[in-house]
Amino acid sequence: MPELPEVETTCRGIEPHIKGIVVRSITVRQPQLRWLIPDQISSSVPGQRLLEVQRRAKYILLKFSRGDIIIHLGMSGSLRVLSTGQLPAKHDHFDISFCNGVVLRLTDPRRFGAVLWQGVDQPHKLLQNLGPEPLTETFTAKTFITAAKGRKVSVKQFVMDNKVVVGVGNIYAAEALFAAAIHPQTPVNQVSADKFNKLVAAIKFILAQAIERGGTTLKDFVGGDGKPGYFAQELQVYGRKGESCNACLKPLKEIRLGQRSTVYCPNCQRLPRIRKNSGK
DNA sequence: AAAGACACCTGGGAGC
DNA sequence: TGCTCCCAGGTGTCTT
Repeated sequence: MPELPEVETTCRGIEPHIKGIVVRSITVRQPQLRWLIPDQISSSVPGQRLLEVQRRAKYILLKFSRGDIIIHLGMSGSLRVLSTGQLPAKHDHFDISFCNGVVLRLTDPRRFGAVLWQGVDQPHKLLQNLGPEPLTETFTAKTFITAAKGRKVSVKQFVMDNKVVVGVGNIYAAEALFAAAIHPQTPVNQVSADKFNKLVAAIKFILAQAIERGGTTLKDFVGGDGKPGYFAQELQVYGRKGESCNACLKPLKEIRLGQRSTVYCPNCQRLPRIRKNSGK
């Protein structure tokens, strides 16, 4: 389940093997991912040199002079760096073969991922209207305070909203809310500025830490199994329903918010008293 | 405009 | 052992 740290780790892992190399061919075995892989990729990318690998939100951008291949890993996707001649397995849907013998292979059992194309002067619709990157200075408590005005959604769904801030998925949303001692169900216009400060700090810290740890498994992207490293990190609440809280030892509780399981500590993460005059 | 529901897909685990 | 059922996850889109 690739969250932002894994996508970032993937970008860093693949770039040294393919940057500056010309694409020899494209292989599409299963065009039907979340959306159909556009024919334009097969027709126009071979012969082009990969300029660099970038990330925006959870989208991986392979930059070429005539446009970019956009790859999203969905919930089960992964990219691996292989050498020419390795036989594809059942869910290996898409390959980019480079002139140096490197093959970048997309595996995605559930096919929730995507491979798309954007021309140089036609930015893809999916990349418009995205909020700030969580690990940049443009993302601050003020980002949240401004976006929260007049909204009543739960703070958990709010932090997972791509228009507010990108890259915070279900796992890290739960973890960050625990770290900031905020009840996930708190209506977002009832969250104090102090809590928003703590939440922003928690999101930045947890994501940065996960990327750092993911970085230790970079070698896995070369001929390895491509398994993510970030799950090795200790999760405080996610997936721990019924287990005891690491802070207060009381049992963790699970609720559903926006059709997503949400685990939290009812003792450490309390709902605030209702404030009438919210958001100044 | 905001919020909720639903869709996409497969593998894995639980329950029978 | 083998079957069925349910769930996980990200995020675009449709409905209320």
